[in-house]
Amino acid sequence: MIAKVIVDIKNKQVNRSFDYLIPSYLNDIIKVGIRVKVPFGKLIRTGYVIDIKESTESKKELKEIIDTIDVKRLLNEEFINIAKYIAENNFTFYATALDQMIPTALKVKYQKIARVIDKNLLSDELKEIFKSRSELIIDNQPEDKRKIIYQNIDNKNLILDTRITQKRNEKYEEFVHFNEIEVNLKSPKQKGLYNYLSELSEDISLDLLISDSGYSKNIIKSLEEAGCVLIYKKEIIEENINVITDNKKLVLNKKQKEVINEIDMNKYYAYLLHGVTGSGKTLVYMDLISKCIDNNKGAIMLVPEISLTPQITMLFKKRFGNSIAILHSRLSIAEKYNEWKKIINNEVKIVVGARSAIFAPINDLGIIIIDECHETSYKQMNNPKYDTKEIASLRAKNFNCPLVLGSATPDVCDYFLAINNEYKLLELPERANGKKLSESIIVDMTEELKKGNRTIFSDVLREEIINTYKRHEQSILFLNRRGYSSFVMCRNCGESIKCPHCDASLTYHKKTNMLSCHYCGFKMSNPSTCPNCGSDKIRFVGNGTEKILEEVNKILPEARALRIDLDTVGKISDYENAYSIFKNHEADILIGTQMITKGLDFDDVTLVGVINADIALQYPSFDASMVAFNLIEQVSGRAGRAKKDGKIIIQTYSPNNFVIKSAAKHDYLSFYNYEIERRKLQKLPPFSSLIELMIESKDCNFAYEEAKKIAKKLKEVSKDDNVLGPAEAPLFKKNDIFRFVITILADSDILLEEINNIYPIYQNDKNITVNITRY
DNA sequence: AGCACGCCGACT
DNA sequence: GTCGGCGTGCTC
Repeated sequence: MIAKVIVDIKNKQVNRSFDYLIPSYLNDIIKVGIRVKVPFGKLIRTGYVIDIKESTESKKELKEIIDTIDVKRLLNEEFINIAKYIAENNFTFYATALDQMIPTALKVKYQKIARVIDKNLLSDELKEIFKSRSELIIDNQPEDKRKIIYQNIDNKNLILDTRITQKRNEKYEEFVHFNEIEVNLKSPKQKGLYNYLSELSEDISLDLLISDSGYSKNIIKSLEEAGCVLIYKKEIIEENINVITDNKKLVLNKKQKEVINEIDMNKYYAYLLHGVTGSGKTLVYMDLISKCIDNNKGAIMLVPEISLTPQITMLFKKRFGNSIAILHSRLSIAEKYNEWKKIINNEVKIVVGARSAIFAPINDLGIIIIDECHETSYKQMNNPKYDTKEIASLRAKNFNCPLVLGSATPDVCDYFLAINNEYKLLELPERANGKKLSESIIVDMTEELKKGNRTIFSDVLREEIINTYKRHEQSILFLNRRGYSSFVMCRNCGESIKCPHCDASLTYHKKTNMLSCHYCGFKMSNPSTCPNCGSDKIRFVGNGTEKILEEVNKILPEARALRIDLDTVGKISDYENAYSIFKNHEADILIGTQMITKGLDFDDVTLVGVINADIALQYPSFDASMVAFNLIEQVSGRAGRAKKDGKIIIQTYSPNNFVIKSAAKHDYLSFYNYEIERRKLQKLPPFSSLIELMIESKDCNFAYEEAKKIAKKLKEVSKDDNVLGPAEAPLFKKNDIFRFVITILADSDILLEEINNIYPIYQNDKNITVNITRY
C-alpha cells in the first residue's frame, strides 16, 4: 500500500503531498490522520498521512515510511479536508494548517544527532568532543565544535541522524519519596529528617516538605544521596474542581423558548441570534447544548478569550458537570492535552473555548455556537490565517447540525445575510429581566468648551460620577486610548514627538515618566526640551486612561478607582483579578479601554461614561463605523443590568454622527440601515469581497516598486477599476517596516487566481512580505 | 527546510 | 589554477 503524505515543512516548494510505500508490518497501523517518520531528501521529517491508495503517479521510485509516530489517529478525514480547505483558500501551507489541529503537547521537535559507531576510530579532537558519549545533539554544541563534527561526518563511523521527539513542556512539581531502609546518616539534621519522613504515610511535594519540616533542600538532597529518598518530578494537572451540578433547569422566558423552537437540531442551517445585551443568550446556548446531550450528540461553543472568565466557566460546569471540557489560555500545554484527550476519547461531549476550540475533535457534533460572533478575534490573522466562522460552517455542514451565531451587535455583513435569508434571523429584543436598556445622553463637547469647561469631563458626567458614588453604586468610564496623553507637542516649533521606528506619535505615560510607542513598544524617557528645536515649551495633548484616573482621583479622592488596560493588566490572570475586585464592589469606578467593554456583568453599575466617542470613528478602515457602534453599544450594555436603572453619557465632538446617535438609542437596525446604504454606494462588503494586500519591506522604495508591479498585474487581469493603490498603509511605517496597501473590491475568480499566483512569489523572500486579508 | 549542483570573483 | 560566495532546483 501507498500513503499520500504531507511533509512537515512550511515552505511553498514542498506544499504538496508525496507518496511513500507502507512497509507491510505497518499496514494495520498506518491510517489517514496518522503521523509518520519519513525520509525526505537527506532529511528525516514528520509527515501527515492524508490518504492511502493502491498506486502512485510518481515517476520516481518510492521510499518507505520509516516508522509511525502515532499509534492512534489524531485527525480523521474531516480534519484532513478542513486542512486542505484552509491551505487552498487562505494562502497558507498544508503543514501549517495541520499543525493547528493537533495539541501542542503532541507536536514534534527535530534534533540533529551525530552518532559514533566506534569511538576508537575518532580523531583526538572528536574524542574530546564526544568524551564518553556515543550520541551528541549537534544543535547544543558551540559553533566551532559543530563545524568539526560536520566536517568529519563520513556516514560510516560518524553518522548524521535526526531525532524526532515530542514537545512536552509540562508544568512539573518535585515530589519526595521515602524508603525506610538502613542508611548511614552522619549529621543530626539528616537523622531528624529521616525520622520526620518515616512518620509520613505518602509522598510529599518537595516545596511542602521544605516549608513544613523546616529542613533545607540540601539536607533532603543528602538523604537522596544516601539512598533512602527519591526526588522525582510529577506533572501538575489542574485539579478538576468538582462543582456540584445544578440540574434544575433555569426557567426560560417566552422569547427564549420561541428562539429555541426555531432552531432545527437535525439539519445544517446557520442562525444569527441577535439579542440585546442582557437578553439571556447564554441561557439559550445552554438549553441548546442540553438538547444535544439528550440526543447523545456533542457541542462546541466558542467565546472570545476575554470572556472565558472563571465565572463563566463555573456557570457551564455547574450546568454540565464533568461532561464539559473548557479550553482557555491559562492551561498549560499538558493541561490542554489532557482536555484534548478527554474529547478524543469521548469522555466529554461539550467543549467551551476560544477560537482554536473549533478544532476540538468531537466526532458527533450536534451544534456549534459562536458567541459574540462580531468579534474580530475570530479571524486568526496568521499561522494560518483562517476565519473561524468559515471553519464552523464547514464542520456544521459535515455533521448536518445547526450553527448559531450570537451577538448584540452583529457584523453588518452577517445581518445582511440574515435579512436575505442566508441565515435565519432570531431576535431577542428585550432584556431577560424585563429591564429596559439604559437611557443615553449625548454630550456635545464643543458646547462644553464654549462654556469654558476645558476638562476631560463634561459637567453632566462629572456630576453623575459624583452622584453615583454617593449612592454607593459603580461607574464605568470608557476611553479607547491608554497612557496619559496621546501625544507630546512642542509649542515652539509645532512638532509632535514621533516614534523613530513608526509613523506614529509617542504616548506619554506619567507613571513611568516615559514616552512609548503603542505599535512597536519603543520607549524613551520624557524629554524636558523639544528634540527638534530645543525649546522647553513642551505640551501634552489628548487624554488617555491614565489621565482619566488622575482626574477621577481629583474630583473624588475618596473613591476607589481601578484602571484596566494593557498597561495595568498584562496577563489574563491580572485581568481576572481586576474583574473580581470590581465585581465584588471593592472598587467604585472602573476606567478602561475596550478590554472593559466585553461581556462583563456587574450588578451595581449604574453609570457608563464614554469619554470620547470619536476616537473609534477616526480609525482608518472601511468598518470603523461598525467597530465604533459595537464598542459604544457593548460598553453601554454594562449599565443598569440588575435592579437599578442605569445611565449612559456619551461625550463627543460630533453629536450628529449617525453611529453615535443610533448607539445612544440602542437602535441597531437604524445603524444597520444607514451603514448598509453607505456600503452599497461604495461597493463595500457585503456587496463585494474586499481583499487587501499589504506589501511590507524595510526598503521603502523596494516595497513601493514591488507593490506597483503587483497592482499593475492585478489591474491587467481585472480590467475594471476595482483595484486601488498601491497607497501608503494607514500606519505607513511600523517597526521600521514600510507598508503599502492594494485594495481590491471585487468578486472575481480571475483576481483570486492571480493573487494565488502572486503570493507564492514573495512567500520565501526575506526582504519583502505580502499579507493578504479577505473581508 | 536543508542540501547539492553550478557558475563567477579573489586568493594561495 | 581553486576556494567559496549564494542563486537555483529538488526532495516521493
